[in-house]
Amino acid sequence: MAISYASTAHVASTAEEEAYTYLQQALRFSRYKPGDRLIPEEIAAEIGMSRMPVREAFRRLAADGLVTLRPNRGCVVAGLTLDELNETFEIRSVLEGLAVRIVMPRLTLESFEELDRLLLRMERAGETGSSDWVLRHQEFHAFLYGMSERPKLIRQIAALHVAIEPYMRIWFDYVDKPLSAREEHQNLIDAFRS
Amino acid sequence: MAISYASTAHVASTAEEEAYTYLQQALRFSRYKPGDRLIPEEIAAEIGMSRMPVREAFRRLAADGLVTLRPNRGCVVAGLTLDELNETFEIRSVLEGLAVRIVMPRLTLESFEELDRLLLRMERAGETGSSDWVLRHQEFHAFLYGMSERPKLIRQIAALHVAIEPYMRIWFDYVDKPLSAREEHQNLIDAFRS
DNA sequence: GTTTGGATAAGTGGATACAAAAATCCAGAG
DNA sequence: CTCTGGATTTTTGTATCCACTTATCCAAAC
Repeated sequence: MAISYASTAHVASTAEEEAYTYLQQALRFSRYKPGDRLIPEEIAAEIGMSRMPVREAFRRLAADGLVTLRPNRGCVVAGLTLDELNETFEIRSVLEGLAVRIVMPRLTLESFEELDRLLLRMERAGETGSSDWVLRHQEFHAFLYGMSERPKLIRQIAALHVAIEPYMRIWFDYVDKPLSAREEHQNLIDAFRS
Repeated sequence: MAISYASTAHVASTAEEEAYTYLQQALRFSRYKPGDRLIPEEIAAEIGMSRMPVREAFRRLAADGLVTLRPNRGCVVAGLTLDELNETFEIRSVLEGLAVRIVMPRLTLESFEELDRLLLRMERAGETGSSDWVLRHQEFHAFLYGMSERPKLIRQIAALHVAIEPYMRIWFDYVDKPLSAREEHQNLIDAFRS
């Protein structure tokens, strides 16, 4: 599994890992469209390896739900239907709810400051229009949930974020209004304070 | 991912699938102990195939958290520390809570009857001492959550169940008192009724 | 007796080769 | 012109092979 929450491009010690991060990145940025078929040979050629490690990367991506793998039928980019998107948000909601409950009593003054800082950065990133708002948004959540010391929980939330990321970008570019989101997050922090 | 909730041993159309179900079964029944190293060649020989499909099965198992995979260091059976076990229960709890909330309004008279029937079967299985109580327990949950029509949610809960299963068996054999669990489940159903 | 270092064995990762399955294409029938 | 069936091509799945990493073991030094 091992999804790095932010896009810290750490060096791949193995070809499979390289293929995995390469493809994950590509999928997160919607370089492929849902339904597209991923041909191992092509991808292998792109990053200079044989198709074997690419196949193994496919398995991990399938586990993350980013891709669908059917016997003898190859690897297909997995889009989310509206129902699936809603379901994912439902799940994310309860998992983040749990994380927040765990983190809440641990919040110190310094962490509040850091959260404010991250929120500000997120807001500024939002104004530049580009979707690196998504990156800041994930940084914010990474910091917040990181304090929970619940590795599995964090991993699952991160996986959901990655799956949702392409749709976040669409949403962002479409309505270009992360202000409501800003308020939401701010309210969250304010709620913590009391 | 594709974890079959109960142990419906459907025919494997591919060697990788066979290796996966074989190993998952073995892990669920604690045929290997945490920390054991799984050697591809050995397992491949056991089920009559080469190492390659086994390797790929390893990746899926790793994604399920049943196994740990480190570069150049092979595949190790992943036990859960007490902390991890608690964390898993926490996560399971909120996910099942969500599932229950979704299912609740959909419960019909027939489904109550079915739940009662499953609960009875579970109870009886518990008396035979053997840990196929676990199987009945999962059947119960599978039926209940199945009505939610939330495939991803169901899959995640199922994955957690599989990860916990060995510890459930230990717990069962150790305290041989699924009666409290019986009451708990019964209370749940009763709560639904009103 | 313990530690260190290095030879040797075991195991892993990846590439290539081959077999089987699926997809594609094309010709002929209707 | 469309449909059907079969040959051809493409792609997938698995096995085998080789290079490289890691683990094991044993002997010499301390």
